[in-house]
Amino acid sequence: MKGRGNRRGTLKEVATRAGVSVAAVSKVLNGRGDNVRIASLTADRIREAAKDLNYVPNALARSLRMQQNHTIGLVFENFGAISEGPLFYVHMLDGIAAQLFSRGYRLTIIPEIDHDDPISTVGDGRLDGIVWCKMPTSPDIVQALSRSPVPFVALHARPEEALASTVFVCCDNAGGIDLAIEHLVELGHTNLLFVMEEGETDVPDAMERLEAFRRGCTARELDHRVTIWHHDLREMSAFAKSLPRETGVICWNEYMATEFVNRARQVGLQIPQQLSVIGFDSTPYSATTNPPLTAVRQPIRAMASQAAATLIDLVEGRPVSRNDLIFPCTLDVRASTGPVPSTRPSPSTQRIPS
Amino acid sequence: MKGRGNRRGTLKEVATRAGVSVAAVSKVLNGRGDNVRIASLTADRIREAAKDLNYVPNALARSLRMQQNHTIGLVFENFGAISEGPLFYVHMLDGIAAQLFSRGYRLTIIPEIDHDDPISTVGDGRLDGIVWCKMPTSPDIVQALSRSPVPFVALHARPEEALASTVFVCCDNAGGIDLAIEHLVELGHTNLLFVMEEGETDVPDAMERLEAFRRGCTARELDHRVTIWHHDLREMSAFAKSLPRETGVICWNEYMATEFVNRARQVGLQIPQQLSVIGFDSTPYSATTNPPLTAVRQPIRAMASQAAATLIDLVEGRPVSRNDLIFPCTLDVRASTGPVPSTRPSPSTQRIPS
DNA sequence: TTGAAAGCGCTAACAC
DNA sequence: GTGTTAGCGCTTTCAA
Repeated sequence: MKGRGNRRGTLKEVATRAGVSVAAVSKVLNGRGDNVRIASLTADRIREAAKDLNYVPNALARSLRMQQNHTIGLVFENFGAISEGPLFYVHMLDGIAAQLFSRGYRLTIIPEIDHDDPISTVGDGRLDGIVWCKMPTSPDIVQALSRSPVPFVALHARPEEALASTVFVCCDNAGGIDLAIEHLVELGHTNLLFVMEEGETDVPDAMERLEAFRRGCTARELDHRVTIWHHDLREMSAFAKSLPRETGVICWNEYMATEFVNRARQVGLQIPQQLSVIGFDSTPYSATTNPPLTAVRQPIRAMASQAAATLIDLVEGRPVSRNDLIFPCTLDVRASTGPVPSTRPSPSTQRIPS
Repeated sequence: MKGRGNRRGTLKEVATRAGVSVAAVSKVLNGRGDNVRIASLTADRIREAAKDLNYVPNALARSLRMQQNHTIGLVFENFGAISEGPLFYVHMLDGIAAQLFSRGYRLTIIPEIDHDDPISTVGDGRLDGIVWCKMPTSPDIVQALSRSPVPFVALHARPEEALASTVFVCCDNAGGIDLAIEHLVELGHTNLLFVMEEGETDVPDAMERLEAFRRGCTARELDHRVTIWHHDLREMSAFAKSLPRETGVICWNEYMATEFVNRARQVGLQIPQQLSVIGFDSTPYSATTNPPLTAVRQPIRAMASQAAATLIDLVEGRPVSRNDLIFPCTLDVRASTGPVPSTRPSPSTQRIPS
């Protein structure tokens, strides 16, 4: 409907109708306080003309001139499929949106970004700053971002290499994993398994959790193992049949944990009687499994909100004191964890069937 | 970080470096096929200069010139609190986003729109079209929209008054309610209650459902009643104590229905033994109640997708054949509905008429 | 095949 | 107090 005929009025038209110059109109209609030195009579005339003409200032022109658009981009490659994933992302979205809106910024969703040249996607003037969740941390990207004209905030763990121009907001992954291990230890478990998804091995949060698991188990002299499964958990039945020595399982995220619990029960594993399971990211979604999932909770909403707030600081030229912000986790104990089984299943009841 | 020092290169700079005019650069770098009549040697030189300068075309300038921005606005006043509501909205978001992105449009979220003057919020040139969910249908708004420079698509039932300039996408509310009534009737229920939230009485979908309920019950000669409760369902305990004659309940939406089921059980009502409950909008969320909720399902994702597709048609100047699109509903029978109780509670336990 | 120039609608420095 | 004017970075006739 390009030629809908309902063109909006422009500054110049208003000026003509009010019999003044465009500068006067600009000052009255859009000017910042101190610049406005216009006779109130003229001002009234201008406002009236504007109303008559249904004048709406063109934000594009203004942004082009002012070099800022009051809108923040969210690089969010899961979009289009959030409803299929964990509620985690919905909470994140909410936290970012709420902060942005209350500060007068708009939010635009960037479904994909060119990883080889991120700037070309977001450096076109429409965005004042970017929140990037699950930003990969390859040296190339780190490099590219350092010469970005717009500031970035990443919503995940900070990688090794220093990178002063980007701010990282994340939870204390290591602390969260420690909470989980400690809980299991208190229940008597001494042999733990960490399960991760394939394809997540370059996600910084995932790796942090994995490392923390290893460290935490080693420090407590626990038997432990790390395993990487397919997204569909096709390894589950073999796992169940193998009657693993591990009695406690920590899954790298909520979604995987809920799936794990459901699948485990399908193949006859009793939870928590035979196996205790803990997830990471505790949202209401976690509690819908049967039994409800014990999970590490990260304060995602606060984190998202902080990420947005920090980005606005950067955009508006206020210096930020730290370029990584780490939030502590807590543990929501529900029913997927319990005391370690006192007796191991007798060998006779083991697999055989099939 | 306005003066970050990482300014991007401009067309003119590229032109200078390549020793050609800006027109040539524009043609090579951003021109549409047929205009490009440039010697390939020059073209190469230009491309090289662009790369050297890290040139990224300024989308603001281009949009200002082209009068379109390839971005669609979503008026979504629930934003910032989606995670607290039903999954319905998340699915909607997904459907819209997926469609938009696949067609090369961006999505920006509009947290609130001035109901007295919607155009001023969205008519500033940044948005090529608007999806408005839960758009009120007061004559004023209808009127305002008719002279909008950007096309609108509303994601809900079409109101009475014709309004050629706006397209409405919704589900067949009446058909859905009929499905629910029919299901209840088959189970033997003859006395039905429709529960709605206060504050939703001007939501077109809600009203359509209410009317359909009345019509459907009347046509089948069923006893029926409509009631409006507070959002927190504080009326529940009085309702339970009153030992209502109704044995079947239809709630106007999913969220309310899930809450209804939970509260009902808290105050001692057995579901479905004493009361059958049906919700509207069946998402995975519906199934998490205990017992799982029987609910009308609307094909929300398809609807959202269609809304976006239609809007793009409008934006790109293709005529649309119909200005209301209605999708049929289905019924997901789960466990919150069952046969009508064979024995009514004895009169002695009732609290006498009044 | 290439370039000059006129704007898209707005802001702000500077003149009067 | 108010007007003139030079851009912001881009596209697109039109002329060369």
